[in-house]
Amino acid sequence: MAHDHSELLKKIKKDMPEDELLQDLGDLFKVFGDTTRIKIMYALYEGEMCVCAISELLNMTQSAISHQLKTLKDANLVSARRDGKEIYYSLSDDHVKSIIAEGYEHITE
Amino acid sequence: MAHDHSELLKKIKKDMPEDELLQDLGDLFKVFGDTTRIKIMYALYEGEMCVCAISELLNMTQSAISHQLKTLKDANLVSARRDGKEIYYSLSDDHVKSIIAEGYEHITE
DNA sequence: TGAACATATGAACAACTATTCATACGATGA
DNA sequence: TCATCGTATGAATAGTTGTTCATATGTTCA
Repeated sequence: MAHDHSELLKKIKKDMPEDELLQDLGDLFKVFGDTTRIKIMYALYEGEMCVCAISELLNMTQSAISHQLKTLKDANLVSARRDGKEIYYSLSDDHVKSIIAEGYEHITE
Repeated sequence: MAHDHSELLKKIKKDMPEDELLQDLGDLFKVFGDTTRIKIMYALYEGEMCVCAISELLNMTQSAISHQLKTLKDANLVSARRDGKEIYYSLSDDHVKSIIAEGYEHITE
């Protein structure tokens, strides 16, 4: 071991959230950590879109988009609504926008 | 191709940030997308810490911590200051806290 | 009911990532 | 100057992840 930190560590450990929460936090940000998913979320800023339109917009396979939408849905970031053959996705709540906005701020300065 | 979306797509494309920025955004969130790094950032909430203390706190190799600190530093999320043999790391700015706070809110509700 | 369309999904593969190990670098004090 | 301590770093490896391909599910309309 190295020099003594016990005092400091005791204090910090007390204020740290539980491991499970920290894990969930990491998992959440992992979802934001992909350009395709970021683009999908940005595309939904204006309102709902069907899978078909998203894949055309991003010039990507329908399958690839579907897989990513599932990831986003599992993280409660987007919701789905069926209308006939099509399924429309939209942002689940405003958290998506605020999280992206905070990231945006860090980058552009 | 599928049914027609040209009108919608034209509008959305106009409002979408450039690809490079979206890439940078994804890269930034990727840094937050790891539990070890989240823990390190949380540990620095109270103030600066040396590498030694962080690795003791997280019960991880000094090498592992150093690698992650480099990742955080490259993303301008932490800064380093040398004092003798030790190097003290601290959060670069308040963005770290606000980004984590937004993620926290999404999870806990 | 069957054909066509929109979407979902499982398996497979290539690309990426976090940790470990070994070692190098830089500072201190004897 | 040399031994020691704190930290950084490159290479290797195991685990993870995004896309593709093939195919399945569900809906509409004739």
